[in-house]
Amino acid sequence: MAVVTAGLSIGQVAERTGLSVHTLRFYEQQGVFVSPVRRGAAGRRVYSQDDVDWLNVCIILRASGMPLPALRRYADLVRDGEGNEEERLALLREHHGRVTDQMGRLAQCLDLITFKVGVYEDLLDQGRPAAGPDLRRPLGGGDVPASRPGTSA
Amino acid sequence: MAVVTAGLSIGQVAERTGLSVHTLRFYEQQGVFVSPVRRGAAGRRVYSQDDVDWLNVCIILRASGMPLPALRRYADLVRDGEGNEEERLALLREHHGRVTDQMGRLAQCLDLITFKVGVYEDLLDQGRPAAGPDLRRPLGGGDVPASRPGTSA
DNA sequence: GTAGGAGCTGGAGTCGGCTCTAGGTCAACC
DNA sequence: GGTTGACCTAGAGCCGACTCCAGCTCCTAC
Repeated sequence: MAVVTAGLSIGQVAERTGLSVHTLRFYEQQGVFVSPVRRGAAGRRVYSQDDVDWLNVCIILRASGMPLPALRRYADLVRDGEGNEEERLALLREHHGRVTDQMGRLAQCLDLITFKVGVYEDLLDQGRPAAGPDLRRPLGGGDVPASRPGTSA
Repeated sequence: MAVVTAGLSIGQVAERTGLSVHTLRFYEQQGVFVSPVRRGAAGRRVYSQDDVDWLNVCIILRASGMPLPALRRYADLVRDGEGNEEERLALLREHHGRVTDQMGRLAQCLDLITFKVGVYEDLLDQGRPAAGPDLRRPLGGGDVPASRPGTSA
């Protein structure tokens, strides 16, 4: 743990973050880094462990749906240093709320999917039993190829 | 409940699904509907309640991250009628797994975000106490503007 | 001294999923 | 009979987030 790595190449950072070198350059260009990435010989990027730590935070935030502009905003605040902690907190709380909402929505979706899986399992287990009435709930059912009641005929 | 709606215009369907008319036409073009959308006078689309029901399923599946091609595949299977229930089940199970995974990932992300929110709350509550040591965990911390240990100097 | 590999830049391309535009039909109302 | 409003088609455009390309510079090793 906590290997003292003093100066990582873009390739090394790509390897240990799972991001591509393209993405690393792209993120830099998008202002996602807290401090400008240092340059070494021949203008090559030199990353610190702090950069990697920050990237790992970014990866989590991205994975939870935070858009790059918000990430940049957060990086801006951190870069500006002390005094804007309320704003950072607000940003994080807002994101927290969005993620919570998203999880709620996903849980609902999962309910339907689970239900449908159950319907098909029953249907296959028991050589299709009640493949009509019971299945025609608002969102639950074994998906019939559309009976087309059409013009009330 | 269960209003007997025999023939809905695209505008009505848009209204009651929350999808835009653009999206409805787009979905049709993408083969997302189980049966071809009927046409009425002057070639206008006429939707049935079944179509709306199906769209509501689609909305759930999309909201849980199912890509349009998968949705089309599912619609294809339903359209083909009986005999491919195993395949539909497989598709649903696969999606179920992906959604579950996604929820797990989101929960992890939420842990970090919750932790960070807590850190900032403490920091603001108590006029920044231990703003250094305790915060420097792999992914947990109050985000310092990078101390740049750099070349081990 | 040259081949290979990693890195650099600016800019173009891709992909998924919409979203909009242009130009037109049609029915209803004033 | 002119306007409005909802609808039609084909196709272009947009957005976010990468991803790739061309053409270049280095360094290292043979």
